[in-house]
Amino acid sequence: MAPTSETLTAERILEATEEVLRRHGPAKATVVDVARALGVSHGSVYRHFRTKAALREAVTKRWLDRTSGELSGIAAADRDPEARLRDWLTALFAAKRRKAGDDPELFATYTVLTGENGTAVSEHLADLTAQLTRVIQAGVETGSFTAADPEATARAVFQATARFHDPGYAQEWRQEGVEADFEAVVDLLVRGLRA
Amino acid sequence: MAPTSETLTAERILEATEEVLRRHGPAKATVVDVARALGVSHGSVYRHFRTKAALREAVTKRWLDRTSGELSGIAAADRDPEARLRDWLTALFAAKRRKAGDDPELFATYTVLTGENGTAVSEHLADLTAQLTRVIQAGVETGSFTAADPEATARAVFQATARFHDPGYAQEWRQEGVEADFEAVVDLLVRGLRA
DNA sequence: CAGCTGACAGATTTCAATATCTGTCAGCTG
DNA sequence: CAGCTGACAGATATTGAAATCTGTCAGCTG
Repeated sequence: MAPTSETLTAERILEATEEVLRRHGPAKATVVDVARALGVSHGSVYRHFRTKAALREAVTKRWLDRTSGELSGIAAADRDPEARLRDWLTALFAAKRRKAGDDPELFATYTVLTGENGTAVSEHLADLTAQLTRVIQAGVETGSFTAADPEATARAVFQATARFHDPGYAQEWRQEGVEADFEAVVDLLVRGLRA
Repeated sequence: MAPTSETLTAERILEATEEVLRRHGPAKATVVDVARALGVSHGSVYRHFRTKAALREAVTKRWLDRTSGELSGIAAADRDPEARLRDWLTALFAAKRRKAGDDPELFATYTVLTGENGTAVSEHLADLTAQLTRVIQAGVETGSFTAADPEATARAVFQATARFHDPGYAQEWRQEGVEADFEAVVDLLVRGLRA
């Protein structure tokens, strides 16, 4: 569109790519489209990103980091660990659900990447379980939770709530009654954590 | 192959279909293939099953019922509810994992059907949660479990263990450490159920 | 000379023609 | 006449040729 004659930076490419992905979706978006949107040749894009996969992953990483950021605030808050855990899980579910609804094409990109076992996704998951570990660790310290191995327990909590954050279940998030199901699972897990 | 000249029954068709599915997989298996295997015209198959989807669903139902059967024995056993619950969940995971490994093509058929929201699959899931409800109900009666609404709790337990029985996760069942992850989730859930 | 271009080879996708499949049904057969 | 056949219409899948895309790189440009 507007081939701003500023220097071509990785950042500008990422922005253009996000826009192209939003418009065309992961299946149709091409590197040529991105170059066209920036008013440069596609060779220039390859100067900043070695492959198309790397570009896609960088865009997704940025996008995922926004979610991690929101959540880390909740995880770090100075509050009752149990309430913090509930809020964190609720916020995670809400964030994923919102992204699936508001940005379907970017969400689809993320889903594709999940299936491909991309590094960005593994790191995102590792980051989230690390946040969860900190909350559980805090609970153990205040004596409200019992957990022999907080990291393993965090992984268990994360996996047990997969239905409410794994993109593969996105369709089911629109169904009647998911909220109640979510509450029931969280209640059960919180009870299991209590000292 | 051997066009046995016995009368054509639904049962014989189901057996032939299962064999064809095993050989060709859900994407390539056709009604014509099934008819050929039986030495009849495909019109005859439509005399017993209204559509191809109905045939596929009937085969899957039979296949799923075998799993339900195995599990119902465990659910109904006259034992400590907690041990029963653990055994049941372990058996469910083991059964799904075995099927995914031994019968990849039939398992793929089941996965396709899951995505299509087939009746047979919903019924299978309803059956399994009903079994789970009975175990939890028994635990509540003996006083070892606490659950205000056993059915809702059963659904929560089932959903929390989705990673270990949902066909969408089948690939991950081969990874190192799944067993430990499974144990951690079950431990947490059982603790949450205790009175 | 740092950064960009555009032509290129090989891989992948698209598209339209062709083949096969699903589901129906009039009529054949035992 | 109960049960099966096989021809058929419309839907879906396959195929192979043409178009497009990815990734590279020699050389142009400011």
